[in-house]
Amino acid sequence: MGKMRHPEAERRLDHITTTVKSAGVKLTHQRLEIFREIVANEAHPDVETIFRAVRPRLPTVSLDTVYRTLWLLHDLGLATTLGPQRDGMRFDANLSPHHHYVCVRCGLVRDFHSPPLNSLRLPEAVTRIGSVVDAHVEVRGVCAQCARKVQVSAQKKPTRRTP
Amino acid sequence: MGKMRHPEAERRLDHITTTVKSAGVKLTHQRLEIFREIVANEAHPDVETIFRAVRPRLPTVSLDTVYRTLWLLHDLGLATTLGPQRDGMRFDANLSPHHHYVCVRCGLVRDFHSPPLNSLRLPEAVTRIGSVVDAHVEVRGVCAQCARKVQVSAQKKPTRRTP
DNA sequence: CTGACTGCAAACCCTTTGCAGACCG
DNA sequence: CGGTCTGCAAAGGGTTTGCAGTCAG
Repeated sequence: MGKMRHPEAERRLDHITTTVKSAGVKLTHQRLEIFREIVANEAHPDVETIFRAVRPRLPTVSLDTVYRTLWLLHDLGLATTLGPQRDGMRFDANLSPHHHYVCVRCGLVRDFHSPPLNSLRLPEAVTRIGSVVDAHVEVRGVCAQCARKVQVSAQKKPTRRTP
Repeated sequence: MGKMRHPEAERRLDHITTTVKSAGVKLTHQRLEIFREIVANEAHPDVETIFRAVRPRLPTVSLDTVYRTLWLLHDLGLATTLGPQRDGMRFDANLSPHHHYVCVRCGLVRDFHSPPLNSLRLPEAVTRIGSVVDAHVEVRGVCAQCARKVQVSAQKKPTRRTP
């Protein structure tokens, strides 16, 4: 990993370094290696895995630097978090086919229905990854309630625990 | 909430109680109320929210009972967890349109591409929930590697932290 | 009645934060 | 050189577990 064999990954790395520098953020050795790792990986490994992957090249790197670097990317709009973010675990007891709307600000998840979306044609590549138990659409956006709040508070320091 | 006004919710509650009883699991007051709450809610509230919602009817219920009840539903195949499960937070630094395959056993997330899926027609109901920043397909299944392991180990006690 | 279940509290683990020294620009 | 960044360690918050009393069947 991190060898930059794929021109696609190299292009993404360029975009990241350019954006980071033009944001007036320092491009440290640690950050560069973490960037390399995350663009080289089509899976989206959890933080611990990224940490272990860069360790050989950054023997003294700490886990919190990995977290901080990933959130930095997030704050610059260069990365998103996967799944309903933070707060707590969520369960879905709705067994019938349905889809999810996820608010990226408050983590709200709402079901919506759409028969045409219930039978999506998946590319053959998917079956090579594994079996398919379910396929649904996940829409990300800002819910009406949060949109209202944004208008009011205009802007505030994003203190990490509330993207 | 929990008033069973919707016949749909009532039907789902019936299915849950039936399945739970036929599994030889005791149907306690606490469990029943938690079931009521989760089928009555089209959003998928986090555990804390469910806890607060049932508290008026179950003044002494504890948070861990809510957790245990939700995992019970999960183990009986009556509920799924939302998003890439447990382990750690995951970030996605891929800015181009793509979709996700999530392994329900190991939490692996892999990107896949499919131009037809990049421009899905969303129902009008979605825009009433909030703005749309992104819409992608999330496929859930068991990845090839986990499928191999399952064949080997046949079955083992699901100790919670490894669904 | 009896085994399963709940509530409590402590343990666990992932994530974040405060601070002093290190380093980029 | 100065302000930012890192590493360390400790705090923080969500989730799970062990145990003794309680309750459904």
